[in-house]
Amino acid sequence: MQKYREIGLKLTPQRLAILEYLDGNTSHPSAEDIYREVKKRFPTMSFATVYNTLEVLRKRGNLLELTIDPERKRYDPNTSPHHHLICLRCKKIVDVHVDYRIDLPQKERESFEVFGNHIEFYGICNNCKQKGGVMNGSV
Amino acid sequence: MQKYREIGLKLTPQRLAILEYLDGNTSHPSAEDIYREVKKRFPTMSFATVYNTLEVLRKRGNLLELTIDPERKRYDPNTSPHHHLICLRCKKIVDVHVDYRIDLPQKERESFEVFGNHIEFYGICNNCKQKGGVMNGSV
DNA sequence: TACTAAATTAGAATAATTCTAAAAAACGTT
DNA sequence: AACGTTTTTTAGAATTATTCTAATTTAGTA
Ligand SMILES: [Mn+2]
Ligand SMILES: [Mn+2]
Ligand SMILES: [Zn+2]
Ligand SMILES: [Zn+2]
Repeated sequence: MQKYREIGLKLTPQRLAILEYLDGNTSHPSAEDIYREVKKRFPTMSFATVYNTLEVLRKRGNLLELTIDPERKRYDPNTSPHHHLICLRCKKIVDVHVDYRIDLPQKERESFEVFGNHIEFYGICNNCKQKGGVMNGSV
Repeated sequence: MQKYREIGLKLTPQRLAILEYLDGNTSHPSAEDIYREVKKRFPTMSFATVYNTLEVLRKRGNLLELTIDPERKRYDPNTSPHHHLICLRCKKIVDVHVDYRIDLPQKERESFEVFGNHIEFYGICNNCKQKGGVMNGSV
C-alpha cells in the first residue's frame, strides 16, 4: 500500500498496522484474518475499525473486495487486473497473473457498460487433495 | 429442471413449486426471491424449505450457487458452463454464453486440480445508466 | 497547548443463512 | 385404505458476517 500520506486521511496507528499487514499481502485475507492479526499489536482493536479502514481503502481504489469465497468477503491490496484460483476445500486463493483478453458479445456490450471482468478458477489444492474428502459446488 | 422423479427424493408440492419456479429461469434469483414467489402458492412455506431444497439440488448437480453478488447467494438452474455479467447498481445478472477457452499457466496446474472457471463481467446496465448515481467497487 | 474534525471503540443491530426439534406428509407395504 | 417408516416441512431460535451507534479518544493543525 504505497504512500499512506494522502489527502484527508488521518494516519492512526491502527490504520498503519492494517496497511502494513496488507502491503504486499497475497493471501487474500478476510476481515477476520486482518482483525486477528492486527489485534496482536493493538489489543483494543475493534472489528469496526477493520471494516471502516477497508471501506476507506476500497473507496480510494486501493483495495479490492473479492466475492469469490461464498462465506465471507476477501480483500486484495493488489488492484492491478488479475484473476484468482480458489481451493474449494480450504478456501485458499492464489493469484493468476495472465492477461486473458476476453470480449463480450456485441449484444451484451449494447445493453451494458462493462468496466471489467474477473475470472475465478476453482479446484482443489495439492495440499487438500492428499487429505481426501468431498468438495463444495459453488461457482 | 428435467425429470423430478429421481433417486430417493420425495416429491412434495413445495419442492415442485420451487422446481417449477426455477425451471428455465434465467434471472439468477436469490433465496429470498424464490421464497417470496413460492410463498404466494404456499403461504406456509418457510425459508428453511427453500434453503433445504436448494441444497439438495446443488448436491445433485442440478443447481449452481453464484457468489457474484456480494450481498447474497444467487442461484442458477442452468448448470451448463457459461459466464455472467452483473450490473453493479441493480445487481441484475445476465448470462454470457460464450466459450472462452482459458487455460491456467503450468505453474498453477501443477499445484491445483482445476475443475472449471467462471468469468464475471461487471458494469452498469442501460436501465441504471439513465438514472445516474455511483457504483460499487467489488470484483 | 488547545480545537475540532475524524477515527476508534464496545456493543447493539441487522441480514443472510443454518440449525432444531416437533408436526406433517410421502411412499412403500400390508 | 390404513400403517409404519423415513423424509420433509415448519416456526422460530441460533449463528455468522457485516453494519450501525453514540460516546470517547486522537491526529493534525493553529
Ligand atoms: Mn489477488
Ligand atoms: Mn446463468
Ligand atoms: Zn486446499
Ligand atoms: Zn442495473
